[in-house]
Amino acid sequence: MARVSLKDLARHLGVAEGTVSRALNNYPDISEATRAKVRAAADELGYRPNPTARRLATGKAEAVAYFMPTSRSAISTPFVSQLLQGLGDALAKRSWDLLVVQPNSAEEELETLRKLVSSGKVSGVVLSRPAKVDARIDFLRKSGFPFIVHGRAKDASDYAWFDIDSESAFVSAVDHLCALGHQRIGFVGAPTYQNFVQDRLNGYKKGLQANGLPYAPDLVSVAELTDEGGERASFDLLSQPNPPTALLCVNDVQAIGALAAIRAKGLTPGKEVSVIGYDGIWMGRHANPPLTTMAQPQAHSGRELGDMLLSIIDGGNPKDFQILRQAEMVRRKSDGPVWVEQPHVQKILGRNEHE
Amino acid sequence: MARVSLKDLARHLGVAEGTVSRALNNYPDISEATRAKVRAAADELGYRPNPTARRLATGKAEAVAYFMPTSRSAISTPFVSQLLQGLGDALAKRSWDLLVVQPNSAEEELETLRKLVSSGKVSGVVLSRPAKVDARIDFLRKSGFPFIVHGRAKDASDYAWFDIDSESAFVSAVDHLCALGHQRIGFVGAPTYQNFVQDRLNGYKKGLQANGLPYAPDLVSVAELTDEGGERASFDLLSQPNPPTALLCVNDVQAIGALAAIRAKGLTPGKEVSVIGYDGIWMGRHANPPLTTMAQPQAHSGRELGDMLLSIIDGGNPKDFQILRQAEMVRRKSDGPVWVEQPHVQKILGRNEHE
DNA sequence: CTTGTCACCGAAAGCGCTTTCGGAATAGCG
DNA sequence: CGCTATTCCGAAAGCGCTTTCGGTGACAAG
Repeated sequence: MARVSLKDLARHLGVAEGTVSRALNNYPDISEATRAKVRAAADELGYRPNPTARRLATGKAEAVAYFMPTSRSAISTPFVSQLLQGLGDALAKRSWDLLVVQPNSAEEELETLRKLVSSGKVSGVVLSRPAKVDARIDFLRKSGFPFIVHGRAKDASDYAWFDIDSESAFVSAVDHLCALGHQRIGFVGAPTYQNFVQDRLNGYKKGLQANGLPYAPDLVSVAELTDEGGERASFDLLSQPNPPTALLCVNDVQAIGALAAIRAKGLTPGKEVSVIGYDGIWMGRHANPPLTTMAQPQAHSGRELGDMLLSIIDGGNPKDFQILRQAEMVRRKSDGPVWVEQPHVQKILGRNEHE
Repeated sequence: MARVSLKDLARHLGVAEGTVSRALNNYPDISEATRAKVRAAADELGYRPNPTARRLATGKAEAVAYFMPTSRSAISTPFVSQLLQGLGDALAKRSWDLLVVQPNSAEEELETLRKLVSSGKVSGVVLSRPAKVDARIDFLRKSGFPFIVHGRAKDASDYAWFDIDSESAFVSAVDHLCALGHQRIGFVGAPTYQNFVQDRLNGYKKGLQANGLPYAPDLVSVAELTDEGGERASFDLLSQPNPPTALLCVNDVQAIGALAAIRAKGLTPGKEVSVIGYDGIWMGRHANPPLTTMAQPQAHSGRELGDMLLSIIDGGNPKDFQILRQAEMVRRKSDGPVWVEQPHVQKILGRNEHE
């Protein structure tokens, strides 16, 4: 079971170590004959190069890191698992390694990243959930170190990213609600240092404008990105003298909280008050009522992120790697025509479930 | 910004490289005076040893791997994120690295693991979701390579693991249902190659026995570990001539499917039919109705796994590291007294919500 | 003053690979 | 057949660290 080293292999073949190395690495100055011989012996003896030694000699890390988002929101982020899986797939093609690194705290975030970059342990980094202006991105951009972001910061012009166009998703959501007759649409959101929150808020505003509705600051409420947060924010909105008839939520988790708030108000979500979420989390369909949402396609985002990062490490221009995907509405039971007392009005505006 | 190497530092100090190295690594044969000098110079120049070179020289990987479970179930496993975070915390104390590796397919699982172990990239492995008899564990056990398992295989005597006692959790769940008057308790489960499924089924059986109830094979239904799976299995159970009055589900995801099945049958979950899940996933409280479940304490499982693995790598005996935690019932609205037509019976047996 | 004993450090040999450089053998050319 | 151009491989120098080994100087003991 003892590992066979390059030296062993060379001795076994009666050639120099360098020759074996070059043969295995497809150098042009090795004859086909010996290359074949070396290859044969290599997998006969089960030779596997020592990655550490290789890394030291070449100076290449053959690994990338996923930089964990600091969990400001208590919700454990289930998307991480999928993302890692995709990244792993992408890296597997070169048999590179995937490191997971996380800062001890939000304050040490930058320091951790700096250390990581200068450690030489990895040749690229992927970041998640950028802040509106994100120190990590600034640092990486300046340093010239290869990286890619899952999401976008406010200024996303000159680096690589993969994102879902949540802004236009929210525009469509507003359109949809307006088409159902809603005039007072609330936005339950979160602090906007996370850029995706800002994006969605922008979409909300644009949507209102496009439909000739005024933007009323008292219709947007801010809370944590949790179910309780969504519930609280929604409850506040609904407690106003002239409450909204529909709630657009920054994500599904909050939307599910919103449903609870509506019920707590003695109203029926999907009837008296519509709610639309964003994300397309699995649980949405089991909410009460099943949640209408803007679902983001994130099946292969990890894979795509990985491929892009590899291309950048290979020398590609980061600006050439910016992908924006569209979300898609999956309509369930939490939205409906604006509520009026006369029941016949409801028959005018249809509802359907497609999934 | 150029990295300063040990050589640079040595030259700067006018001493030999070896001296610097030993000083920094607290060798006893270095005087306090020069040790201090070296340390000072080191962090003045911002010296950070090159981990790759260090690994090569010492032969120690200073890293462990989390071996991803192959996703047989489509549900992305949200616990992975938490677990990685905990592992990362544990490793951070030594500033070791955390690798995530995944096999390309279930078939290549063993081969991937074998390669990982022999690559020298890591000095320990953590596994998740063992099968009843798990080839990965057998291999690792034989090889003597340090590892720890999140969960247990059937025979868990001679290796390290961290698990939740789901068997006794299911016993308690049965007890609970019996106390509510249920006599026909269904088990909605999954194929038992995953050992935790077997454990829970065992708990179910033991619970029945303890309560003097017969084990009826037609009351257990097997399906995938998804919501649809749970729904299908539950629907089948409820379609029997003499259907169960309560459903015990192997996990919360299936339980949520069970709720849907009950509603599809025109019945009210928590009233006509009780259901209890297992896991304590966050979404349970927003199910319709809120799900009663056996919640497992997994807050720091990653951390504990990491610490244990490190101890084993340090030479500890794996058998000394076996931790079994207890799950705890969190009662919500999906369970209740067995349904009978006379309403007064229900008042006898109480219900409450504590969370 | 000599010898032995430590405390301390320099020198050097790796760790297992890559990669440059130069030289021997062969081929191509007139 | 002599000379240059190729082809192919061996030798050796790293990569940046660790660790053993041996040696120097100081100091105590005799």
